[in-house]
This record gives sequence, C-alpha cells and structure tokens, in this order.
Amino acid sequence: MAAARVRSGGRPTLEEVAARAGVGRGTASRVINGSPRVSAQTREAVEAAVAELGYVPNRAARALAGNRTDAIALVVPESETRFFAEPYFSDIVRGVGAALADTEMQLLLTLAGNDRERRRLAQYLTAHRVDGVLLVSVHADDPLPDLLEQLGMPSVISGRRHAAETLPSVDSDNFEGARAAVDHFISRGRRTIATITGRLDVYGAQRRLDGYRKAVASAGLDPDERLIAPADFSEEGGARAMRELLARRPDVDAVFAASDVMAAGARHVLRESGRRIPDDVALIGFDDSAVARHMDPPLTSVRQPIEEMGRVMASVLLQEIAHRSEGRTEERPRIVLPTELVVRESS
Amino acid sequence: MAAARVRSGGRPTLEEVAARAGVGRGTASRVINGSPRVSAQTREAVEAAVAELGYVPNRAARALAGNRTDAIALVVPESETRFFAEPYFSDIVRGVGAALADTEMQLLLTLAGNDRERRRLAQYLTAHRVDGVLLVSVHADDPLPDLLEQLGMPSVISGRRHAAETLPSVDSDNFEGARAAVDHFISRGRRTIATITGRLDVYGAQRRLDGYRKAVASAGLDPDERLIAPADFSEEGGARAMRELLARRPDVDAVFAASDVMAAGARHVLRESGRRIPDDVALIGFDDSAVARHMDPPLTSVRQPIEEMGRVMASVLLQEIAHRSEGRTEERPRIVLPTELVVRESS
DNA sequence: ACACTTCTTGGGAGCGCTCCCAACCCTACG
DNA sequence: CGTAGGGTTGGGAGCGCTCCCAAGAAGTGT
Repeated sequence: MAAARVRSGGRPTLEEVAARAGVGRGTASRVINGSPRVSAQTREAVEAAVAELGYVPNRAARALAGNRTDAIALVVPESETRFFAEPYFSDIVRGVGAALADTEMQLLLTLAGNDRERRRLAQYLTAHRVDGVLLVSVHADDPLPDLLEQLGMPSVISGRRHAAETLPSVDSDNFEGARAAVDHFISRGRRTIATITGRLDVYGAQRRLDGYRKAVASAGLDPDERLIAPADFSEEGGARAMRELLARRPDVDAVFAASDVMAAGARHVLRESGRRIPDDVALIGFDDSAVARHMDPPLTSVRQPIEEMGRVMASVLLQEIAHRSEGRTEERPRIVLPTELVVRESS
Repeated sequence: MAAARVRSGGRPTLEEVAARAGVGRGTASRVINGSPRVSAQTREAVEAAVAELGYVPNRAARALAGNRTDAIALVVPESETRFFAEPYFSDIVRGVGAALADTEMQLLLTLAGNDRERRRLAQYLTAHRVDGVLLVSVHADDPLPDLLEQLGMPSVISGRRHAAETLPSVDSDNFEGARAAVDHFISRGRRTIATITGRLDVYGAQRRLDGYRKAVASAGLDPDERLIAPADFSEEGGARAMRELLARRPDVDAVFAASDVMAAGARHVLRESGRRIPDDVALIGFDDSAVARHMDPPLTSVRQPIEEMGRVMASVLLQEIAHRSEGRTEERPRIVLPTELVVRESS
C-alpha cells in the first residue's frame, strides 16, 4: 500500500483511476460525474477502480476546469456576538446544513458585521469564489442584494426587502401569523386589541401590522389607530410602546407584539402598571424564541419554521445554480412558509 | 468598462495584468505574492495594473498549481445545537477569526456531531482539502488527532489529550487556575475545602484536580479524599456530587467546582440543604461563563482566555503550515495561557 | 578590458480536471 | 451488402496559476 502510494506520488488522480479501470480519462470522468452516456460494464469497472484506489476528486482542479466552486456562502450581516447569541441563526444554519448534507456543496459562513468585513465580502463575491449566496437578516438599505443581482450570482434571500422583491426569496407568513394571533384574542373575548410593531421599514414587520389590521377589521372591531404603537424590535422599544399604549387606551385588554423581545418589554410595563397577564391584559409575541418559553407567564407566540426556511433556502439556491448553468433562467421563486400560533399561558 | 470586460472574457487573469504592466507572467506573479526579487519600478507597474483591472487571483488555480488551499478547518466534534449553545465556541471562533483577519486564509467551520458527519470529515481531511486543522473540544478517545498526525496534516489542538500530547497544543493553565481558587478560599479563612471534578479522562479536569490537591497540601490542610467528588461537567452531575459531599462531610465550608455549570448544580443542593452562600459555604466555579455572572449570588470563577486561545491556536497553525512547506519540522509548540480568578459574591 | 557574480526577468511545464470533438462500435434499414 | 444513425469512447485543449530554469542586464574585482 505504502509502496503504491509512493509510486503514484500521492493521492490518486483521475488518470490513474482510468488506467486502472482500463478506460480513458474522459470516460472515468463521466462515470464519476454520473453521466448516463456510459455502458453499465464500464461504469462498474471505473467504480471498482475508484474504490480500490480510494480516489477523491481534486476540488481545486474541478473548480478550475469547470468554472465553479461547489461552495455557497451564507452571508450574515452581523457580528459574531449577535450571530451566536440569536437562536435564529443557529436554526437557519441547521436547516441549510441539512439540505446540503448529501451534496458536494460546501457551506461557507461569512459574517460581515463591520465595514471592513463587508468590503472583503464584496470582493469575495465579485471574485466568484462561490457558486451562490444565501442572504439572511438583510437590512432594507443593504447594497449587497443588488450587487449580487448585477453580478448574476445565484442568490436567495430570507424574508424580503419589500413587496416587489426581485431576488428569489423564502419567507414565513407574517401576515397570517399576525392574523392568527389577533383572531385568537378575539375568540377568547378580547375586544380592545393593541399591537406593538417592529421597524416598519422591515417588510416582515409591515406585514405583521397588515395582518393585525385585517383581523381587527374582519371582526368588526374599532380600528383605532391609537391602538397601534410603533417600536423597533428591542425590549426597551417594546416597553416604551406599551407605555404609550397604556396612556392612550388604558382600557386595552390584549397586546400583540411583533417580536417576543418586545413582548418582554411590554410585559414589564404591564406588571408595573399593576395589570395581570393574562387576566387583565393578554399578550402574544412573535418568533416563539427561548424568551417566550421562559417568560413568566410563558408567552403565547407565533412560531416561524426557521429551520425549514434554511432548508428551503438551500434547496432553492441549488436549483437556481443548476438552472443558471443550464442557461435556463427567470423563475424567481417566492416561497412563503406557514407560521403557527403556539398557545401558552399569556393569552 | 463593459466593453473591456467583454473583450477580456470575464475577470482579468494574471496574464492580462502582466500584459497591461508590460512584464512577463512570472514577474507579475512575483509581485502579487510579495517576492523581494523584483525591482521597485516593476513592482509599481504591476501594482498599478492590478488596481486598474481590479485583479483578484483565482483561488482554484492557485490551489491547483501551488498544491495548497489557503483554507483551514476548525473541527468541532459537536452538534449544531451544542456548538451554538456554548459560548466557549463563539469565543474560539472570534479569536480564530481575528488571527486570520488579515490573511488570505479562509476558515472552514466543520461540525461533526454524528458518525456520518465524522466519516465525511475524515474523507475531507485525507483528501487534503485544507492546509491545516484546528481541533477543539476533543474527547480522549477521538481517533482524529492520530489520523491527522499520520497524514502529516498541520494541526493544533486546544487543551491536550494527556500529559504527553504529541500535537502542537494551546491550553489554559488549569493547574494554576484551580490552585488560585483554593488559595483564595484559604486566604478567606476556609478550612474544609471540597472539590467537584469534571470527567477525569479529560486532561484539563485532571489538572484542575491536581491544582486543588497541591493547594490543599501546601496549606497544610487535611487532604481528605472524601472531599473530592467526581462528576461529569453537567449540572445534574454537579448536584449529585454536592449531595455526596454533604453526606460525607457536612462540615464543608468551601467548594471548588471544575466548571460553572457544575457549580450551578452544587448551588442548588446547598440551598436545599439550608446553607447560605457564601456565609456558610463559599463556592467557586471554572470558565467564567455567562452562567457565573447571572447566578445568585454571582459566582466567583476561574476565567480562561478563550478568545485568546483561539487567536493563539490560529497563529500557531499558520506557523506550522509555513514550516511544513519550508521543510522545517519538529517543533511542536505547547502553549499554556494563564487563567485568572474573577472574584464575585459567592466566595 | 575580461571573467565572474548577482539581480531581474520571461516564459515553458505542469497541477488535475471538464469540455468537447472526432473516431469508433454496433444495429437497423434499404 | 452498403450506409446512416445512435450509443460509447479516447484524448486534446485549456482553465489560471506557481515553480523553476535559463538568459539577459548590471555591477565587481583584477
């Protein structure tokens, strides 16, 4: 074995596999890449040679000759700290990883929290070091998506930047999630239902508000604008919004917060004001994060299928890449995954 | 610009840069790789051409020609869940990232929690898809380190597998950390000092126990073996060990737990038994994790410089890789970073 | 002025693979 | 029996780069 290794000068090459199988290089390549234009007999011979030699294709050579990299990037415009802190990302990574598990595709995790990293990243992508890009947690004014589109780089975005998103996207059903939350309040007899919104320049936050409005209107409730308090997804913002709400409509009996973290802020203020949850005011959040489960009382929340979003994003991207190289184009799938209301004690 | 791009058929190549600068391909290559054997004048011309053309070297071609990949792997033998849950890993990643920041080196994060992933990983590494490997959180019986050594793959391990670690390693000073904890107890008048150990087949856990023993002996205290309770780094294990300790030596007045999580378990049991912390029993943990800061009372703990460990590991690995390709070898650095006692209310 | 160095430089060879064309085989059909 | 057409096959060309050798330029000592 050692001798053979020395003789062949290291790892076996395609050429060696071909020689061993008694075929030409081209044929061996065809077998390894699963081309159908090979006879069964030849295929077997090559496969045997591959097994005996323990052949593994040289990635660099493949990339160079085939003008691809077999790698995709998951671009996260956050610092390491946030990346590790938010369970959202770990779920996405898990989903993406699952979708890629039996693929040759390699996942590159690229965090770009500061400007320096973002510049490096842009260079990376323009240099075509990956075959495609998964974009998560994109801010509305991020130039990256447009850059990618311009470059013709296959990309998939989680969520959307706006209603007319041009990139293929995978989103959860924010509208229906919000509506379900409000309907749940209504079915339990709540009548003065307020909402605390996220930053409305984030499309998802807008949709949650739309869902709230729709549900309120459908139920024939009073669509009082004073029941809508804008915030910014932060705990402090949630608290502030809740205070406004209480000042404007002290008779509020239910609050739908567009994130669990904001719900936590709201809870704090409600407690301070002497109101009991859910007896006096019912509360629902969004995300179904760890925060929701550990809140006191446990928070009813709208769950997004984040891991599945990761899985779907990856498979959409793989398709995009395949289509692109086949010349096909212009499909731009937009996938919306269902959300689910997880009922706990707060409502 | 667009016309030029079309004419050159895509991204500029080295050849094009060379032509533009009026030099040969070899010379251009030398400039780009920072070889000193180039005249200042030529260097400038090439650098100008690079800037004008926006040249970025093709990684695949480099890898193929140079027989390297410019990538290293951080191998974590854990599932995504644990990887994201433990702040340890995020600190390591941050440190490694910092050390690699102004390098061309790319970091590949490879989680290998289950057997399937481990097999894929082994294949990956044998196929020389990376220039080097960083190993963290290695279990004592993991075959990977030996495999890597056999392959001659540059590697650095965090911690050690045993006293006679053969791989280059970066560890924190577990011995001194433990000793400092116990000395702190002693300086505050504690006399019946117990310890809850981690899994003793983990070298670091063994060293912490050694440090405890040494400190106890140096102080001339009674080295009662009943004051040593083995556990497994888990919260439940810490609780169990604490119960044993209390049963054997109800007069214990200080406990050094070899991890914060075990300290949390111990705290629980101490409370149940009606003992106050630190009044009746003082408590110290290890890791200085978030758990320590948020415990009630805040836990005194031995801090390991984890981010720095990551940084050092990366730079040691880069050196190993450089040495390897220069033919130099056999240095096997073993670096031990100092730990630090962070005193809070529990002691 | 001549023989040597030392410094620079150009470009051939080759890394391992995919793409693709031409050659080959066999079968089917007129 | 000749030929067209389909299925297979071999291997040349070339991807963009690094390595390295040989050759030219410039400088040194005698």
